[in-house]
Amino acid sequence: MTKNCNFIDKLREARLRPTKQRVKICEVLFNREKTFHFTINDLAKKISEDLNEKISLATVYNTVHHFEKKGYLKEIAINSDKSYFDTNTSAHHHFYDEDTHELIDCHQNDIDSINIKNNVTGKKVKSVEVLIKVASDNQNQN
Amino acid sequence: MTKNCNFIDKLREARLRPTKQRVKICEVLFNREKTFHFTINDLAKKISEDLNEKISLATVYNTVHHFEKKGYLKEIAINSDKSYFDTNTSAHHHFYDEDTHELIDCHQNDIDSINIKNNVTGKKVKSVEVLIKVASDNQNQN
DNA sequence: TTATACATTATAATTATTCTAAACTGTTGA
DNA sequence: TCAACAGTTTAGAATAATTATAATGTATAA
Repeated sequence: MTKNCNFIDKLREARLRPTKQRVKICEVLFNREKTFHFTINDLAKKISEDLNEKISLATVYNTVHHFEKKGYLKEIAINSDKSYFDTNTSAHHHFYDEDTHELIDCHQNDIDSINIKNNVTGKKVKSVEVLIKVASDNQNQN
Repeated sequence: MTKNCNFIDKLREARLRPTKQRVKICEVLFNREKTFHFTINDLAKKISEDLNEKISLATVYNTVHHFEKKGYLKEIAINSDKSYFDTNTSAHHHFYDEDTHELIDCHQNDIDSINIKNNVTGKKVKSVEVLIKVASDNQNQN
């Protein structure tokens, strides 16, 4: 498996020691074709399912937050009791399906680029996140 | 105070009984010129400061969520451990100052309108929220 | 006014997240 | 290779936001 070596390199790049647990988290997160949207709980569950081994929740939290700081993961702004992360760190936005509580990538050609004409004085724009909430037409909205 | 009468009407419109507590929450929320961005905790604190009286947290939660359902308040999508609400329910977006953790309204003329070209099939767009995170230029971002 | 359905409240329960302190393990330099 | 150290993991405790519960209170319609 050269992939694990890549993960070890990836970890070293981020100045993180390639421990067994971190490599496993990398496998689950980055060994996939499609974008992965997840909460810490999703990830922890997936790890214990896929690998038949438990990693302490604290470690998962630590590692995910390290990855987020290093730019390997993006946190998604959504009003929920949980934090959502995304393995797709490129500039893109999200649809949130209120029926299924599912996050869906919004690709660049799904939306016109956002143009901010007036920024807060003395501040620099660090990120722009768009969340488009959708639901079936007959969804109760009151 | 005709204002309280208005609040009573407002509550009735939402099919909510105009109880003492709900009217007080209305006073704190809607008796102001400027938009009010708050968390439940902010609100509860403001109530006990302004009115020198305590309202049970559970009541504040219930009432705020009722108001949100009725469209009197908007919940703001932001990745935080707390939920933020906004008394300005018109179509507008937000700046989030990462230095001060402050929310600032983004007015219509601050940003070009968002144009969604491809929606999720079979779903209707319920809302579009843009969050622009800003910070001082020298802010550490790694 | 009185019954009733809805509200409020304090408190307990739940859930997400962070902290802690002890045990463990890559890594580095001898 | 190996010891020593700094960084890691871990279970479990602690914290914080939010929701549920159940007893008591109250607005309202008849």
